[in-house]
Amino acid sequence: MPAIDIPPRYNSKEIESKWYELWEKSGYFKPVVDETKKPFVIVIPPPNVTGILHMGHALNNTIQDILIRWKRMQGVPVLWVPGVDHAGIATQNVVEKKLAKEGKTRQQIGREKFIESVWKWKEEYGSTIVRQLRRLGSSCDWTRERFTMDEKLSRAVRESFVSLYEKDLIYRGNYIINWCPRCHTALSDEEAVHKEIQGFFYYIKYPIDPKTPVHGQDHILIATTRPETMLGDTAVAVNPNDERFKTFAGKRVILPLMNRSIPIIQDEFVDPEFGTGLVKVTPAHDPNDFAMGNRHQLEFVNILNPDGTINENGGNYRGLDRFEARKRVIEDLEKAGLFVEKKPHIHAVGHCYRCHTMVEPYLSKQWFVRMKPLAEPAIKAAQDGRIQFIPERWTKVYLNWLENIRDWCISRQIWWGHQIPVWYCHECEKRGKVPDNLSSPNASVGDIQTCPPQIVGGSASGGDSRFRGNDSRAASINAGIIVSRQDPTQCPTCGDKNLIRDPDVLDTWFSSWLWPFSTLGWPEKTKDLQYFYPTSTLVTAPEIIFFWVARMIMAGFQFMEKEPFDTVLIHGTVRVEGGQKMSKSLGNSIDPLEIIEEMSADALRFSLMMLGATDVYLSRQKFEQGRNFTNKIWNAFRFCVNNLADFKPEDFRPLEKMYAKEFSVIDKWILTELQDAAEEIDTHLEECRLSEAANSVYHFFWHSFCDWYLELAKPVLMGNQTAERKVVQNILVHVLETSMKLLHPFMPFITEEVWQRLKELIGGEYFANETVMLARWPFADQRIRFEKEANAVRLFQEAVGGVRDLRSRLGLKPAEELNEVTIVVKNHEAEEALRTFQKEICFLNRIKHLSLFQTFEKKSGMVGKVYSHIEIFVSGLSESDLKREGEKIREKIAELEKHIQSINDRLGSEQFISRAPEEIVEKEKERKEDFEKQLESYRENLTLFG
RNA sequence: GGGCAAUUAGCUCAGUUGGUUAGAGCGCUUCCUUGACAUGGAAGAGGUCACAGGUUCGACUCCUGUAUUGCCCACCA
Repeated sequence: MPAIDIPPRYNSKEIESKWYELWEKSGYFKPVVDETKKPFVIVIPPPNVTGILHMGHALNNTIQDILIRWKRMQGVPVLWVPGVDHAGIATQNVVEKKLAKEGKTRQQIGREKFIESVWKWKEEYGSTIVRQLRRLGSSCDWTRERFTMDEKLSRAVRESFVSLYEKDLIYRGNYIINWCPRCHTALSDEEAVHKEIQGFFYYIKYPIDPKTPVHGQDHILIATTRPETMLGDTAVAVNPNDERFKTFAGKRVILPLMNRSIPIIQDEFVDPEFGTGLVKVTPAHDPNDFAMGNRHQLEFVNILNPDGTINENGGNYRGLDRFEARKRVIEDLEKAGLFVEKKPHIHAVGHCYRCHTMVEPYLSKQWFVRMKPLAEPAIKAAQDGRIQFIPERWTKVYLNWLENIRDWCISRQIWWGHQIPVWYCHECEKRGKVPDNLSSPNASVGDIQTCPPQIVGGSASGGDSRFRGNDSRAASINAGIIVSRQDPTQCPTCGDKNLIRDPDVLDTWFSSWLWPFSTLGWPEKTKDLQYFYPTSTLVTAPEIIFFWVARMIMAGFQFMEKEPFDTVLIHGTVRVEGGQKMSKSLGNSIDPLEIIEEMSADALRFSLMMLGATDVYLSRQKFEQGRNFTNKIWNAFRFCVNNLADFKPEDFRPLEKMYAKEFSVIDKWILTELQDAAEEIDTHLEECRLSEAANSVYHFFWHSFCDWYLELAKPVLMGNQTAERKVVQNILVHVLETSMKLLHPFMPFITEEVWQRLKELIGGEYFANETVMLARWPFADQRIRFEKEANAVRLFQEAVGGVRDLRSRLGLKPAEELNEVTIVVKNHEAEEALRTFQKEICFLNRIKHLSLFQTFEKKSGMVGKVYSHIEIFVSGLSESDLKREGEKIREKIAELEKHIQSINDRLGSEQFISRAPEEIVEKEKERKEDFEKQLESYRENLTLFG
């Protein structure tokens, strides 16, 4: 054989980079398109361009890579589309921070320069995560890598916006949205995460307006959690059915500090049981109050600047931060004798999902997507199973969200992102033709969220009153508004060329919801789009079902008229031991790249898969399992190669072409185990149970192949029997090769290394492929499966274990021989089975003489182990060992008696006999017989132990 | 406040449509540096399947309730 020098240690670093480069260079990651076959396609959940690989990515991408590699080996055309998300707010924050270090702000350098510097930043740091995904072994088709801000994907964004507008599914209007005072932008409902905080209920007196006196009352008492918002109060509300406040209806109060007279209105919304039963109404800063404001035609007074400070509508508090203002308002009320008390109160408050700042409900002019029509097909698809969630329970979560869906605020007041493709004509504006609330001319009137309010004071778009106006759906609705696929040069209404583009950009998710088809070329009808859409499986974490998964499904139906994938595989969240979520900000993260450095990418991947399908609880130690396994694989391989020194390529014969009689029982057993493993792994992968699949292959390789087969192969390999030896060598090659294929999706690097070295050794048609990546996925081959042998081997393993236990009780050193062992077998099958293993039993236990009998004259003091079908006799056991064994037999007897009793009860029951299926009754009878035989044999043996 | 899920060995979890004596990995105990591997090998210990009812010939598995925990959603000021 060719001299192959196998290093004693597996050097992951060299090997991993060597193979990855070769794979990529050779184009193995690119799909082999075959029009006759349905492809398997995954689009990557695009990581943020600011991202660095964390354990969540590692888990997510390992799963995707396993599925992709498995399908690829099955000969399915596969495509894994990689890419990166521009992550609007997150990226803008990062670059702004960098500018701040240089003493600059984005406002100083201006929009154009700022965007330039973001692109520059992207060029410099943006490919980090993409490099790291390669380190992990991800077999993405990098030639199809996409970025959500690419020219083509931007076109897709623009197309989708315009077409939705044309279908009246996009509108603009003044509504209460979530405003982040730190990021200076609107957020969608999903981007405002509710957190419970410990706050206070402040009780405040509002004096009755002397002009509308109420008998016997000079004030009312209201309760609020946000006292500073009172500066924008335009009413106080009571429930019309609340007897206590009947006399207040139609009266007015003086708003303290502002000295404004405001009405007391009646509204069903008010809950008489809650607070004082009287509610201050701040239509510009609370969604409920906003609705009340509309119902009662109240004034909408905005008191906040975009940065969270009080604006000119807040009187003396102008310029103060919202929390400072809260303090001052309370102080001043106290001075005025109008503050009563504060009580602790826990309530949920929205926080910005990017910077964790408390958000403000804020009235401003924003763009929205009308979601109800989009949700309908997405709901149906999940209900009738065209889209399946794994685990299934996520379907409910998904449906529940879609069924209660609210319109999606998509405009963001930041600079990094896709700028909204809307222009306003200056001339038309001046003539007051541009309304506040815009939607397409063919809009059906009345289905907009609520009526448009009258604004007083500044709004989000910079305090402009330019668009103040009333409804919308007048005939001239679209005068001066250009929503266009191409940049317009003049106003189609008046021809004026002074056009102003809407300064806002779109929500980041407005580009990612197009991902499954925009990456394939949409809106162009590309070949890729036709062949690869819809994709197959989406692999992601539960956190983004609403942000991304649900919206992709809606977009898929809207723009492609087809669901974007049929399976959504939701994996767990990565946590540290103890249950905390693993995150950089908590400082508890384990860097996957460190694990790759220290232990190898294969170890990282395999460890993650072995941890199970739920949330994974990690510690550094947990990765040792994967590392140990790579070590095991490497050493088993070394052992095999060392014993193949005299094996010539022409000695190799594919096993299915060998005769069954050439194999020993052990050979047949390991081959059967291998077929079982192949079948199990395949079934598990088919059902997306990756950790089960990993377990199967782990168990087969380690415990069946290494622990038993290789141990038993040793005497054969050391012996002189050439024919036997050749058979075993063939099996070694076959099992190794097959195992490497089965393991490859999980551990791509080490399996490639081992496989390539075997190929070098054997060559020939068996290793016709250039890489294990493209080798044929193993199937359970019935020709080399031998069911009968499995039971025999189990008995044999029991016998070996029993003798080993006795050896240790006799205190024998490993090298010492055991003189005389007698095994009594209880039936013919057992005898037959053990007789074939006589040599092996002796070898594994260093037994000089082994006798097998069906009956045996027992001598006292010569008993060791008693099992259900065999007894093992040795001499020289100590009193206490015998006693111990006797105890165990008594326990066993008690257990058997219990089982027999319960079976007797069952068999004695009329109902069981008449109602249980016959086969079950038969089975029970068999079990009973079996138990009784065992019981008899144990009882018989008990006499030997005194 | 609403919804979803979980509760099986010291820990993390399997248990595939209700029917063998409930499994795995890690950890633990004892022994072993035997020539692939101490990142290893062998032999062990360890569970009344959260609790209470119910359905059934039969329940870890199905139903109801209770308890505990976790997650998600939510415009009662």
